[in-house]
Amino acid sequence: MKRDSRLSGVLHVLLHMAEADGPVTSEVLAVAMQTNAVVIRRIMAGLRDAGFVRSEKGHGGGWTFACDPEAVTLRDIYDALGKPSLLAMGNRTEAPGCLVEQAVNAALSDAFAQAEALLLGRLGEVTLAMLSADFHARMAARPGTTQDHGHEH
Amino acid sequence: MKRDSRLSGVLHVLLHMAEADGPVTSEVLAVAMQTNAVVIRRIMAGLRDAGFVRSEKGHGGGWTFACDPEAVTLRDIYDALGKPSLLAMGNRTEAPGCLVEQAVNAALSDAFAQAEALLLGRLGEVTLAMLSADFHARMAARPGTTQDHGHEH
DNA sequence: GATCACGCACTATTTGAAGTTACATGAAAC
DNA sequence: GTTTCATGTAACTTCAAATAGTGCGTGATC
Repeated sequence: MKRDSRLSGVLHVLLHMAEADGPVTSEVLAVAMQTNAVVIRRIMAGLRDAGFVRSEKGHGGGWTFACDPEAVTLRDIYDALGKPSLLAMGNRTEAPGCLVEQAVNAALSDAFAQAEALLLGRLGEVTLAMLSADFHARMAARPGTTQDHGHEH
Repeated sequence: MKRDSRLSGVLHVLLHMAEADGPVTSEVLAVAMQTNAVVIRRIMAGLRDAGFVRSEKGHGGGWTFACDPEAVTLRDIYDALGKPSLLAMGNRTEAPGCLVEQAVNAALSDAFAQAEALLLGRLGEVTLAMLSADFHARMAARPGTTQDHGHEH
């Protein structure tokens, strides 16, 4: 089962933007993420609609931050991505009337729901500012790194 | 992102077997699960290797229980399936040397690990016997149902 | 020895994500 | 104003992973 790395990816993009002075184009972000500009636009659309970032057209355009990093949590970002399913396993639903299936699903759903709630809670405790601070700490700890992002893409 | 229903499915199969007197063939289970006999054999292979079920060839052959339902938990079944990933989201690993990526991954990995641990703990608390008891309770509560499995596949 | 059932390797199909192209819209530069 | 740059979207095209299916081998029962 393949894992979705959109959340991870979008956070990567956001940290990039946070470091930049002005707007960053989809093209530039795409290179950093080793993907296509259209993919970046697609993934950012939700964040734009949610008001976390802004996009500008034309010369000098691109993506800019539009929120207070202290106030936005990873949970908010997750929501803006469309709340993709967190769990890789789910219930069978092919025989809803089957009592065996009902018994199985009841047992699993409980555990699944609890794990999901825990995960969402944790995501809600981490702000973008904390992530950014962690990144800066790592950069400071790394010898011989200058003012760039420490990237080796 | 599509969800894996193997655990749910295999539990369904096990409850079926628990109700049956003698061996149940892959063919019969496949019909109940609306799938192919080979799929059943594949999914059961892990359980057989783990010693939870036994398979017999030839006339009157098929699958039989080989464990104490009181002693086997959903966690054990999960393990026997090869411990497929529980979470639908994962870390990006395309730029392992990137400090931004490291910061992001560190933040997410923590939360992911906790949720996974919680889920595994819950699965470890439920035995096959409990599942079976729940099924019987549901059947008793259903009016007009006889001794069959209450299936409407 | 004929039939039945599992075991396994191999092939085929499906499905969903990711990448690409194409074109429209809007903003700044010239 | 027209040229250039950048986003917004809608197709369309790969591409890879998961699932399903086929064929044949092995062993057990009738």
